[in-house]
Amino acid sequence: MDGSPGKKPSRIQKRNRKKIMDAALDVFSQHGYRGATLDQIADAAGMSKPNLIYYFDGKEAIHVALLNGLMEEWMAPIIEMDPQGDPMAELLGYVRRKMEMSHLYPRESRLFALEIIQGAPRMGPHLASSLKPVFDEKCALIRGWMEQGLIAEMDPGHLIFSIWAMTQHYADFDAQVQVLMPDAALARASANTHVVEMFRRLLTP
Amino acid sequence: MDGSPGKKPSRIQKRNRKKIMDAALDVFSQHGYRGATLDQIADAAGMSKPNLIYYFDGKEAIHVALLNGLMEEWMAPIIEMDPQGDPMAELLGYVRRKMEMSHLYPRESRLFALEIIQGAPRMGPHLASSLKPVFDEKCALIRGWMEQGLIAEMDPGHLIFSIWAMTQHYADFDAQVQVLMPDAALARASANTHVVEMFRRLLTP
DNA sequence: GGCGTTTTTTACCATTTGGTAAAGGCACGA
DNA sequence: TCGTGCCTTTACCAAATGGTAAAAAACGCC
Repeated sequence: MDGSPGKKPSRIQKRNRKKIMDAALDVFSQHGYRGATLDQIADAAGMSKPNLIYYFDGKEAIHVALLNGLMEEWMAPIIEMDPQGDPMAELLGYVRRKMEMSHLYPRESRLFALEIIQGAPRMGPHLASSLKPVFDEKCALIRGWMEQGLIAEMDPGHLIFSIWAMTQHYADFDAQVQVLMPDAALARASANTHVVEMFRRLLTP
Repeated sequence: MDGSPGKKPSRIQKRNRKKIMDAALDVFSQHGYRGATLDQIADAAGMSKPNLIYYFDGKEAIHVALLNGLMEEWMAPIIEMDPQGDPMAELLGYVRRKMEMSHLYPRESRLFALEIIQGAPRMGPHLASSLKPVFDEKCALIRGWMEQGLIAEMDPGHLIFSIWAMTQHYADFDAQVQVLMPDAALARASANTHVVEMFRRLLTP
C-alpha cells in the first residue's frame, strides 16, 4: 500500500490520504522534518500511527509526497505569466498572485521555506529538474522585455528572487510581522499595496 | 554550572562555552530546534554529551542562549542608522550592512529564520521587548524623513520588512539560489548591486 | 447472508534521545 | 606534595520515536 503505479485508489483511500497530507502539512510546516513525529501527524489526522504507515511507506515518503505534490501548485503563478501580455501588467499580476498565495497558503510557504533553509536535502534534485527550466525560461522572457525597453533594466534572476523574497516574507515571518504590526488586518492590506507599488516603481523604465 | 549570576567564568569555561555555542549554531541552524540532537552538538563541539550539560542546563538553555546572544548583534546594523545623516545614504548603508551580514553570517540568519517560521516559540517575548522598540523608533525616524520630502513616501514598517526580506533571502534560501544561479561568486556580487539599486530607485522621491 | 479483500486496531520492538549519577582526572595554590 | 575544587568520562536510564506483526473489524460484491 503506497504510491505504487498500478491500480486506482478507492474512495476511502483518497479521503484518508488527503487527511494525512493535510495533517502532515500542519505538523511539518510547524516543526520541520526532523522535528515532526508520526504520532503528531497521526493525531492531527485522527487515526493511529500504524494506519498512517498503511497509507504511506514512512515518514520520509509523506514528506516527499507533500513537497512534490505542492511543487506544481507553487509554480503555477509564474507559469501564468503571458509572453504576449503587457510586461508591467504581467509582472505585477504575478506579484499579486504570489501575495495572495502567501495569504491563503502560509503552511505551504513555510514547508518550502523550512526545506530550503535546511539545504533542500529532500528536494534539491527536484528543484534542478522542475524549477530551473521554468526559471530560465522566465528569465529569458523578462530579459526580452527589458531589451525592448518596456520595463527597467536589471538582472531578471534577481528580480524574480526579489518577488519571491518579498511575497513569501509575509507568510514565513508572520510571527515577527504580528509582533511588530499588531493590527493584522491592516498590516495585510497595506502589505499588498506596498509590495505591488514597490515593484511598479522598480520596473518603470 | 550554568548561567547563574555570581562568579566570573574561568578561561577554560569561556573557551568551552564558545566551542559549544559555535557547534550549536551549526547544528541548530541546519536542523532546527527539535531536529537537532545533543549528541550532534557534542560531536561538533568535540566533547561528550554530559560535558555539554555541565556547561549548559540543557538543550533549550543552549538554544535560548544562542538566540538571545545573537539578538544584539543582529540588530546592530539598524541601530547604526544615524538620524543626523543623509536619509538616502543612511538607508542604503543599512541595506549594504545587512547584505554583508547575510554573506558573513548565514548560520545566524538561518537560526533566526527557523525560529520565526516555527512561530518564535522561544523568542516571541524577546522580540516584543527588544526588537519592537527599535523598530518603532526607526519607523518614526523614517517617517520624519518622508514628511520632509527627502525620500519617497511609503509605509516605513513595510520598507523595513522589505529590506529584511531581500537581504536575508540570500542567506536563508542559499540552497535555492545556488541551484538557479550556479555561478556563486557572480551571483553574490550581482545580488549586492541589484538590491542596493532596487532600494535606491524605490526611495528616490 | 457469505466470503474474499481492504482497512484498522492492538500489542510490540529496537533505536534514539535528553538527561543523570558518580567516579576519575587534572590543575594549582599552600 | 598533597589536598581541594574544577572539569571530564563512564555507565546508565526512562521516555519518545519510527516502524512491524498479526489479529480483528469493516467493506463490497455475489
